[in-house]
Amino acid sequence: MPDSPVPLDRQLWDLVYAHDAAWDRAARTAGLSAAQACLLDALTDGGRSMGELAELLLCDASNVTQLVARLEAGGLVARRADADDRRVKRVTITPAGRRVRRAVRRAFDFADERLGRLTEAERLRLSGLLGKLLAPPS
Amino acid sequence: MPDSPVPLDRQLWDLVYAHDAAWDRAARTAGLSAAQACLLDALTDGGRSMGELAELLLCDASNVTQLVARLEAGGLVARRADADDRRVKRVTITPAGRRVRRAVRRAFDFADERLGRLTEAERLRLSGLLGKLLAPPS
DNA sequence: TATTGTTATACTCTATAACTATA
DNA sequence: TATAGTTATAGAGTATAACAATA
Repeated sequence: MPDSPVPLDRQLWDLVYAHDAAWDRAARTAGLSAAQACLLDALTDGGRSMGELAELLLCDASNVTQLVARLEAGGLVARRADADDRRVKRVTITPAGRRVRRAVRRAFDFADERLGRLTEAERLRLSGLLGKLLAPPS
Repeated sequence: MPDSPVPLDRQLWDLVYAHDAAWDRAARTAGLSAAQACLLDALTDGGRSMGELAELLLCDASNVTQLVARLEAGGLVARRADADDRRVKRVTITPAGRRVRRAVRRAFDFADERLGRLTEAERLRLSGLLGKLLAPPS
């Protein structure tokens, strides 16, 4: 007899958990929390303001202050006042921060290891289906 | 010109976030944290021991003690010593807990609202693809 | 006055270590 | 002795409200 099929929403839960857990593990192997790794991952070459980071990370600005403070204490990011608008602080990644970020991204093998199992055609199909799931509610 | 395609792993991140955020919102509308809602969601009619809950929720037993304490303070669960092995505590859901749990599940509209957009054929395809992604690493 | 960011504070989640009660 | 659970404690993530500096 066939195995009872796993309901689709249960599969989605499992996917969410697997993806999340892979990121958490990757962050921890580099000595970061998942949230700190997200912040580091969100930095661009020009740096980002605290407000931009709050928006990207979908959290309060006061939270960003704390996350940045911890990363700064570890020497992974630097904070300096913007030249044009001195209210704005720009957060930039340090050379040490780049090394750690590379390590996190390399350790986050979900995309490589799991997505690598799909053929190109399957990827396209998955992409189309995810697009429908992610479309904003009508 | 076509929109530049969204990378598949970015789509996955978005899905993870959307799914997670939907659960978080559902829990909060019922006055619970996401973790508390997960615990409530994991309870069965016969109740579960603290240890079982720790295993299901993938966290330490001391954490379960705190989560249960908060839910118990709100009258949503009850804790009683097991008759056979008095070291074991069985956590059961109260009538009020059932009402709250129903509210959370109803508010968690992800499955209904997002998955409802797919045709049966698309669901089957998605299920197959998720199965490949979720298969344990070879 | 409005905006950017910080500080003070509080709550929750989470884990570790030491402890109690029971087996 | 071993197991189930609790307590004490600590660190991190998160938010709200009050505040400082700058525009």
